[in-house]
Amino acid sequence: MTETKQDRGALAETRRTLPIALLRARESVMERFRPMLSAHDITEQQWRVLRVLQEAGEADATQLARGACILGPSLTRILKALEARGLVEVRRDPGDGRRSIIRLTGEGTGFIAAITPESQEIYAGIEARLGARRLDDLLDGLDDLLRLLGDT
Amino acid sequence: MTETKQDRGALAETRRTLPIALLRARESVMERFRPMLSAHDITEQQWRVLRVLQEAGEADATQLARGACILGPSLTRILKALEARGLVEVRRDPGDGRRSIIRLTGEGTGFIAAITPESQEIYAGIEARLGARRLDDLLDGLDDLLRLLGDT
DNA sequence: CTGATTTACTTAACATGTTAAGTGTAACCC
DNA sequence: GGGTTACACTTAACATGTTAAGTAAATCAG
Repeated sequence: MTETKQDRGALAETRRTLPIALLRARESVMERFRPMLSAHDITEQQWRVLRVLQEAGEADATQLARGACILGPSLTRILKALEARGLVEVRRDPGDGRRSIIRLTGEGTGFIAAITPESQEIYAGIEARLGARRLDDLLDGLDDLLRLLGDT
Repeated sequence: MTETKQDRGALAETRRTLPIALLRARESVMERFRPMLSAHDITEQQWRVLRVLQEAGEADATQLARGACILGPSLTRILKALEARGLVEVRRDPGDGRRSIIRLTGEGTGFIAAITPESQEIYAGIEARLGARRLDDLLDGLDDLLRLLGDT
């Protein structure tokens, strides 16, 4: 009988494993966003921070790190860069001196507004290739994964 | 009427966008592998390189970079580290002096063999939580994404 | 055969990922 | 209130991501 699955004792074919499949999928998506991001002289991670801030209104560093999927030390550096550029504003939480509260400046809000149309267009292009149904199913599958692996 | 989709002119909710959803999904998967990798004092990327080499037998740097989803400059550094550790062997292609040919040493093969059982166990744990069906569907969806976005 | 181009990889420079250790503030305990 | 513990970052150190420039070998044009 033909062995349709992997051999016992061997690892699965690399392209058919979650870590690599997720990485390659993400690469193929980001390829389409990178030209736009670099044209606006902003990194992928900085953009994520701005997007989360826009969505949250304001947030402390911990919330921001979770939302943008960035570790604390990276966030510290990113916020310095964004603050130096005048896109965000960082202040101490008056009620808890350990906490930083971050929010977009007016300039930051304008920056996002200027990029949003291009971003939407790129995303629409991806959706057009995949089809709305397939895209939704994929997002659902990723959501399930997160939920079932206990994304504490 | 209630607005179930996004507002026109606004970006989608961050957790419901491919770049962030893929990133978060991958993070939740890698969380489970990292303790094992760090216990063997190897990075995620180094492990990918070794796995691809095992699968390919031998490869030049370009093939290896593509297979492991690593950019050239990173690969140069990673190969230096793996070679210094005696896990891989790099030699010039006798037929084309520009090309490097990389393969596992005996020690490298042994190293992989030693880790494989743990890796399989972790992957089995993930599959158990997701269910084989859902995992397969997800991998198919990711594969479709890659194909439809033209992963040249 | 020679000069221009292409290919394969390497270096360099800066941003981020990742872990461990450090700093300052808040909460808890007695 | 003083000491301990927990929390929220921040620094430090090293590995990788990412782009641009550099180097050397192969290929191509004429």
